[in-house]
Amino acid sequence: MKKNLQQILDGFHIEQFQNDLIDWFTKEQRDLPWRKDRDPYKIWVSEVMLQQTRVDTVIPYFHKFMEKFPTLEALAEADEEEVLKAWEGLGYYSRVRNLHAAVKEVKEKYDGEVPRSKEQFSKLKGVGPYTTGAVLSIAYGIPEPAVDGNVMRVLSRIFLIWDDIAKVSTRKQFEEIVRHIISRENPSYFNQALMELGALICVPMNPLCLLCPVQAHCRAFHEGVEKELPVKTKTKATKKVYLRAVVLKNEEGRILIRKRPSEGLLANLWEFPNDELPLQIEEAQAFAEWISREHNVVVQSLEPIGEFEHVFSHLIWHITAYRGEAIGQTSESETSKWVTPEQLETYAFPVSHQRIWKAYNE
DNA sequence: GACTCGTGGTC
DNA sequence: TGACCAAGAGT
Repeated sequence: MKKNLQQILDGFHIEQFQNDLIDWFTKEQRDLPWRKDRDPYKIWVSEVMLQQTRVDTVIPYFHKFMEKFPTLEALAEADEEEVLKAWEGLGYYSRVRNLHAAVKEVKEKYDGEVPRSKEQFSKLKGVGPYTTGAVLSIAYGIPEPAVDGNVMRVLSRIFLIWDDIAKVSTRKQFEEIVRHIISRENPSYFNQALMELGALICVPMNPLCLLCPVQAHCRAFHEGVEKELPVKTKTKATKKVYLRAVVLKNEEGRILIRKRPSEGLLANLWEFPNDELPLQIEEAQAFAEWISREHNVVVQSLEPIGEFEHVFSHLIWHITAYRGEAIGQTSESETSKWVTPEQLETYAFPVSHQRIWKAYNE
């Protein structure tokens, strides 16, 4: 049941809250690589990398990315294959394809300058409500809400909001609240402080309320229910998919790789040839025939490497991997190539197939 | 509104 | 150890 804004903000000391929060952030903020300056491009890249991804995971990727693509122009002009390779292992690969497309658009349409206009910036690919608010407030000091999971957790506790944070309508309610309590003097620090508080103090399981700079403002703490917030519906169970894959080597020592479709799971990444097992039968003979048919080769030998299990957000792959040797026709195309082991390292693979490659070489 | 889209860490 | 989580966006 939604409370109205009046009800939520009644008796809340906005100015004091802003001061307590920003003072804390000024003293306690972490030293992170994207906080060195206010380059909108760097802020933008960091925000995209941080979507659904931990800070510790992002840091090394951010350094590598900035080394390879130091400016917006550098990224805009970069080869797509190279950009995807720089994202390898980070997950949610559509993020980087959208970012690449967006940066190209900024280069062409806006002379390489990240737009300050909310309307223009939020139209770019991969730029949603959160990223819009985050980049505009942090890079340009524009008072726009940046409501992520941290902010919803923090504010649901402070204002005792029991709505399901998995719903879009709830996020919009939080944006409305932030519009009313955001600091006009320092929107950048205000937004970052809310997120930093969620990351360091107002954490999901056991919040450190005794160390909280805004404890006096927190209704959940006052009522002792901080651990029961926020409310979030559970995700459904994951489905299991059985695959068989082959690392196939030809007479020249080249390996057969194949490009995944441009949409869907792991789009545009490369992988070893594989198919789904209709039944749970693992017959090497049947697989050899499939490989021959599918890739127009003669399979000389085929032996198992091992079993690999990989968990995604909504499904599980169970891969039975083989090593094989082939002779005969070597058909190549845009989406199917024979590469040397050295060349193979320059293509972006899903983590599951990286593991297969590692096992193959042991 | 519900579902898709990765990965590694945590309790 | 399995469920849940972590700075969301697109369809």
